[in-house]
Amino acid sequence: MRKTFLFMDTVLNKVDAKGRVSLPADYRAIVKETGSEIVCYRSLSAPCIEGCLEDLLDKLATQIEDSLDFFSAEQDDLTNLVFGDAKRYTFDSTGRIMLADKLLKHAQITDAAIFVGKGRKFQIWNPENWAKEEQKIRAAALKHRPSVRRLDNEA
Amino acid sequence: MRKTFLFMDTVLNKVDAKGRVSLPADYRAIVKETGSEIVCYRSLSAPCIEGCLEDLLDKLATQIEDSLDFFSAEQDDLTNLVFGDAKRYTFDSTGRIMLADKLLKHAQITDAAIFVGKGRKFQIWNPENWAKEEQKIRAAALKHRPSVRRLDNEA
DNA sequence: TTGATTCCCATATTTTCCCGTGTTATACCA
DNA sequence: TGGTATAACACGGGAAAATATGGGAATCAA
Repeated sequence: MRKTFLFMDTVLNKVDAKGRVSLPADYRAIVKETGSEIVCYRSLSAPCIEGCLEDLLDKLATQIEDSLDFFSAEQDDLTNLVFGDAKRYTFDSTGRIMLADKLLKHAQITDAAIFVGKGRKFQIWNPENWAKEEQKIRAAALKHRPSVRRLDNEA
Repeated sequence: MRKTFLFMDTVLNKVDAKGRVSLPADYRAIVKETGSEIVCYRSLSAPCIEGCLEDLLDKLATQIEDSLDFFSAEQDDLTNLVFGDAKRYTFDSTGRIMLADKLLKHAQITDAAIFVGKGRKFQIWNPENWAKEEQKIRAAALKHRPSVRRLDNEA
């Protein structure tokens, strides 16, 4: 069992008539080795699907419980938003998942989907939308060189 | 055997003439795998039914014991409200539960109910009411991004 | 008995499983 | 180094299983 696992790379896969998509083999390996499951939900900030391991959401659930009052409105809204949208996705014997229509619609995905690694998370985009987004991000990175220290402090 | 048990997703089910509702299959799986039971009660803060595993209420009981004075009025009220209202709901062989009228009335549920995952808990709403509530929460989340983003990054 | 609750069966739909095939990637050998 | 054998992968399609949901019979209580 390896100690570190990161969702990486960018993989383009087809979405078949039944709505099935192959989860990239590397991602499947992570699921198997961690014994966790993939969870997907609509990104709050972009027209894409976001995914991570269930472990991560479990950690989030614990954090919310610990940091907010059991009956607080804040906790209510936050958990509704996060967990109401998320769903476990187990892949079949050939490595495919079936994404909910709600998610596909949000990401404008029809017949193809592109998986983009983000470390502990990953995103699933409509390929054309991702192409534009990547350009934008790279251009911005050239102007404002990203600060690792800043990100490090926040996390 | 998985390690994490989170109520997730949003699923719409019918309430039949006898008052029966299918508990989402994912929720049933959690009950089976944990060996605990589903407990439901009227939400203290919203017109909906709230549910969780009996284990969680046990944890809540411990928290109340630890955090409030044994004879405090506050504790009295809280325990009355929660435990006086809560009830165990076991599902039949086809996976359905029969919610008490008291709960259905509180949530204005008649012929359809929507289950909303909240991590350790879940809620059951009248579908139209939930649609409005979700819009409200999402709109608020987009305005006040920081708190969500902060938790999101921490996890 | 009347009303309510539980249990069981039937069915349409959705989801999952499984097999076959072509393609790509990896390993191996001369 | 070039070429071939082997394995892994993506993906189409049909079969099998699971799920939601309606209805009836059996059980129980007031």
